Amino acid sequence: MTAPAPAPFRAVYRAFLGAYGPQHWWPGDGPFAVMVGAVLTQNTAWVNVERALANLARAGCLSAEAIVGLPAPRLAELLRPSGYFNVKAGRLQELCAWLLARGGLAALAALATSRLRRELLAVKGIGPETAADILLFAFERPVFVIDAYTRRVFGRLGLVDPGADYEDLRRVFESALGRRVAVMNEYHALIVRHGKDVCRTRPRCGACCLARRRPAREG
DNA sequence: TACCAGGAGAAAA
DNA sequence: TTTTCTCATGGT
Repeated sequence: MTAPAPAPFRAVYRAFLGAYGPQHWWPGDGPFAVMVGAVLTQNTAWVNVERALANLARAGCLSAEAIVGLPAPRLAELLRPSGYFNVKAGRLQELCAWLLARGGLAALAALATSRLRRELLAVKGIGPETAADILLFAFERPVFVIDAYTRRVFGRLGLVDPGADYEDLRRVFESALGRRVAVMNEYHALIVRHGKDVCRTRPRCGACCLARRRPAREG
């Protein structure tokens, strides 16, 4: 896939930031809580993830050691509000077991991004989007997160093929935005915000009206 | 009542 | 290799 011009991607970013302001995703939660949240938010509304995170915190189980040490049914019970609780209990324990086996967060932070990404993807339950979430928001690596909103919004804008391979889409955004972690962080959050506020409630919103110079016509 | 949410893996075709 | 199914709670 040839790299498109970066200007439209930057224009959309400016438009969304102007419309919605900074989204403050995962501010100051710490890398471990971000990793846990990245698993719990799989196909789940964030408000429900927060309930499960609060359960873990109340139970004193917001650490890799505690999560690995919990019986799976007990962990699942704490995760219940986030949905898919049996599945996520297993995934969380896999992730935490890997984290401990690799020597903890500091050891992982010393790895090159490509290596860290490969290892994350080898953990059962960590797919490309969750790995990207963890790399960007927990380890502050310049890895763009592609999700369903990204495909929908930028597909409507005609900037990408919404059915394109995940890696191809990721490279398109990364080449357009440069290696700026703060921009990638904010951009992903803004895309989600726009997708929720506009594209979902107004399926024919005019191909993401905020990003267009002129309103798109219906049809 | 039906649909959606900050996906991923297994099974089936 | 690609598509479909399953996992599940909570809000709208």
